[in-house]
Amino acid sequence: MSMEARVGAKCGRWNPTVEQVKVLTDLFSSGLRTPTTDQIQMISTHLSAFGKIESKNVFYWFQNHKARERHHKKRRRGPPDDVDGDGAGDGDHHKPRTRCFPAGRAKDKQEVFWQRPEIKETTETLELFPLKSSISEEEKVIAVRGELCGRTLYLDATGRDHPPLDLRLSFNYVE
Amino acid sequence: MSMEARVGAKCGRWNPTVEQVKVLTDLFSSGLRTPTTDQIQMISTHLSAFGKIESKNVFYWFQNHKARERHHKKRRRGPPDDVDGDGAGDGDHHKPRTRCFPAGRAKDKQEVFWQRPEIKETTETLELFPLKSSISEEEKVIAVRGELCGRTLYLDATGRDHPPLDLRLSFNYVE
DNA sequence: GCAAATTAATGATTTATTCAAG
DNA sequence: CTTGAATAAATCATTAATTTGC
Repeated sequence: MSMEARVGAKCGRWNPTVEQVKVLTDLFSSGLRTPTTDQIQMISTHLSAFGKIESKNVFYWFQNHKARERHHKKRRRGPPDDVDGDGAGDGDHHKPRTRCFPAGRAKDKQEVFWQRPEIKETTETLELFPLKSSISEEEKVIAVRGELCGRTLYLDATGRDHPPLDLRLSFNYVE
Repeated sequence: MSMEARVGAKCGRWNPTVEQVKVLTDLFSSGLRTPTTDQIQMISTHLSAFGKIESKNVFYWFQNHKARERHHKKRRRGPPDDVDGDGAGDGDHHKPRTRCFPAGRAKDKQEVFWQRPEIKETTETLELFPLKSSISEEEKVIAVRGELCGRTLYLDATGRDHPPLDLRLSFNYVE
C-alpha cells in the first residue's frame, strides 16, 4: 500500500501521486514552464483523477520545478555569455536591494549632449573616475564596478588575460 | 585583419568592433540601461581603445538595445517563457511581463485565484477543451497537445495502454 | 525489523526585481 | 516617479527517505 496522496489523514500539504508527478513532468519536459491560470485549472482538474489536488499545487509545482531545474543544472564551463538582462541566469548573483539605473535623459530638443559645445559641471563626477587615458593593447580589459552594488564586473572584451582597466561607472543606485 | 571598425575607409556610420559590442552588452546585462552623459562619455572614451567611436554611438546603442529588447519581449508571450532551459542561454530575453497570473504574493487577502470561489469568464477558453468529466481507471491517460507546436504528447501516467483523455492545453508558444 | 533521529526533497510562502503604464 | 503585473529567487516548513541503536 503506497502512502500516496492520501485519503483521510493528515494532509498538511499536497503529496502528489506518481501519476500526477508523471504528467506534470511530461508537461514540463514538453516545454511548459509557466502555465496560465486556465492551463493550471485544467491540469488540476484532470490530475484530480489521480488523487487529491488543488490548482495551487500545480502552480507551485511548476514554480519549484522550474527554479530547481536551474539551480541543479549549474556549473558548466565554457564561455557563459550570459547576457541575460536580469542576471537570473545563474542563481548566484542578483541585485541586493539596490538598482543600478542612472537616469540619463539626454535628449530634450537638441540638448543631446554630444551636440552641445558646452561642458556641464561634471567636475565632481569626473573626480569619481580615475580614468586612464592611455591604455595599451595589453590592457584592454575593463572593470566596471557598481560601487553600491559591491560587486565588480571584469569585462574582458578580448577574452584574453589582461589586467583590469579600472573604469568605474557611478551607477545611480536607488535605495 | 578583421574588417572591424574601420581603418580608413568609408565610415558612413559607426561600425562597432566585437570588443565594443562585448563591453556594451556586458554593461547592459549588468543593469545599465540609460547611461548618464558622464557615463556615456567615459564608456566612449574607453571603447575608443578598440576602435573609432563617438559618444553618440554609445548613446544610440543603449537606446536601441533597450528598445529592441522590449520589442522582442512583446512578441514572446505566454507560459513557455524559457524553453532553452535555464534562461541563461539567450542573450536578451526576459520574461514576458504580459498575462499569466497567480502571483507569488498570496498574503494580500484572499485574492489568489485558486481561492476565489467565482469562476471567471473562461467560457471561451473552456470551449477549447472538450474535457471529459468522467474517466474510468482505464482511461487515465492524458494527451496534451501544444497547438502551436503541432505535436501531441500522450502522457500515460499509469504506464499501461490507455486511450488518451484529450486534454488539450493551448500553450502559448514562442516562435 | 522497528522506530526515533537525521538528512534529503520538495511543497508553500515571502521577498525582490523588472518592465511598463499612468 | 509611482504603481501594477508577473514572476524568479530565496526561504521556510513538512514530508519521505535513510540511517542508526537496539
